Amino acid sequence: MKKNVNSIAASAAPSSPAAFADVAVASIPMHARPLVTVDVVIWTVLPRPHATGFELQVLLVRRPALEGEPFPHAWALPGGFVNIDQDESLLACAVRKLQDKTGLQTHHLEQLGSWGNAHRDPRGWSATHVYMALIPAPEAVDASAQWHTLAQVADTPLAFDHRELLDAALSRLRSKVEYTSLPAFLLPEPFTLPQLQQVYEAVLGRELDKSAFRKRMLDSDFLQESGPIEGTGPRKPMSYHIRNRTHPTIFPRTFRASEGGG
Amino acid sequence: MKKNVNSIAASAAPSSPAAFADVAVASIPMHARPLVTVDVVIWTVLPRPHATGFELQVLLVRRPALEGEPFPHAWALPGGFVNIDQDESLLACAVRKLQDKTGLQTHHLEQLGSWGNAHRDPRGWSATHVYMALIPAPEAVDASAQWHTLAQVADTPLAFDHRELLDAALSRLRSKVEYTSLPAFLLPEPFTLPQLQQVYEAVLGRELDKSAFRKRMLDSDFLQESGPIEGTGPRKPMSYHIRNRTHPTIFPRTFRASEGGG
DNA sequence: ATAATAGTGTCTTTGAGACAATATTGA
DNA sequence: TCAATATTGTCTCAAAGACACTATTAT
Repeated sequence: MKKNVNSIAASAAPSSPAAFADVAVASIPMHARPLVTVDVVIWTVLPRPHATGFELQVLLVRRPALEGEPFPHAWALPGGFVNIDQDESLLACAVRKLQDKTGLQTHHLEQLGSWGNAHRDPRGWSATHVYMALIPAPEAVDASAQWHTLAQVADTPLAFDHRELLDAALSRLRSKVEYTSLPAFLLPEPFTLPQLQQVYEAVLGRELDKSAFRKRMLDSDFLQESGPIEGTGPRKPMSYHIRNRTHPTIFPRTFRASEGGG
Repeated sequence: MKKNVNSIAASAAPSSPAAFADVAVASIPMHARPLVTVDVVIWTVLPRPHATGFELQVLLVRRPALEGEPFPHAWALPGGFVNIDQDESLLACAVRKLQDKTGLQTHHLEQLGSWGNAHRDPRGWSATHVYMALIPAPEAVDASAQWHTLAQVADTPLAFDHRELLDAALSRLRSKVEYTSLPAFLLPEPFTLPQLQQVYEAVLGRELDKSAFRKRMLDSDFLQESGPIEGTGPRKPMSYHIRNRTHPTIFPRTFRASEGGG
């Protein structure tokens, strides 16, 4: 006869003291619980130095070098343990970490997924909940944090499995950029269509056709005109605001649909 | 001065005994850890009784009615606590639960995301990692489990926040069905194109154009002919196998791209 | 032959890609 | 006027939608 999955725990041999919950309830597992953390992949774009266009950047923090801390001094994604006394939910925990590092509150934040196994943290079985944030570059970031380009991060060892988490975030970002207005969340408003196209190109790592790009953006009606603005050349471009910041717009096709790509 | 997020835990007031990890490490949080569970949304299709076509079904299990168990006797998604002695990873835990309930091992299983907050489980702060499986209807399922149609589940109270998890899974499933070959994983092989179209229609809840459907399926080349087979009418339809079961095929456009939909 | 299901062909539509042409404005 | 950027227009193409048409086979 099969056991009910919810009581398997109770039949396992206790491997550590049982009294680690505030309330003793029969159905709570007797064995040790995983470590639970939240990590946030924070993206922005910064102007490319000595050149035109933008460059995609990710925010990393230095791991502390204290006794017992794994990966001392290594670069890592901002994150840390869920504090069940302080954090009402996983999302609230991610919002708190974003706020801690960037001072920003109300920007695009979505969950990427969770990674959990016995080996990713030397301190024990650990599960992390990964969120991805898209923000306009803030004036300053926390002293422990620093923006990194993809080229820089490729040359940098990262703590834990954060390389894998970052790769997954980049993959998700690029995939969504093919058919949504997400990159608009990386720019301060108002912005121009040439700027927005440069952001798309920075994220995708390839150039886009100007005419097709403008048709897509304007036809989908997610932008609101905000008057001419100073551009990078003599002719003043139109500037735009995002009509609805709560959700990105979904376009009916991907770029380069004919070449396939997920 | 801002605290490092990874040591916030150490500065919080301990609310329960500290010695609940096998190894005492300075950087491990002193407060209680969340409960960690895995839930699996298992989808299949079954022939519609007294009618043509298929109906989408989700597998639910009865909650135990033991002392201290929340939501006694309610229907719930299959799942339970992660056992760090038994489960190497979250995915392995989901595979185990799928195997327990259906006897199936090697089918499409993807992570949906995680849900965690202070209130979803009366036993304490809890985070669940939700997976979604697509399987051909098995001969039999575990005695505690039962298939439910969407109509049935709409009339059924579900344990915890499982209604929300199920809604998210349905939403993800429908969204992916618009542009991938995922529904093929719901049928036993070999199957016919009319059958596959009926599955698409069952999941999407609307009819599709036969000609456009067949063009899409055959042009994308993810099916391999497997000889004529007995169909539901006098003319014998061609049957097909899936060329590559490891990944669904991604189509270049969604169905009804012009109507937008996410 | 007929009915019922399986499968194909043709025309239209939508929206992207290529790329040329036009518009604006400071120097 | 010229250079540099911004914006628009035209033609092509891929793939979906509508819907009519042909093919196969048990009765």
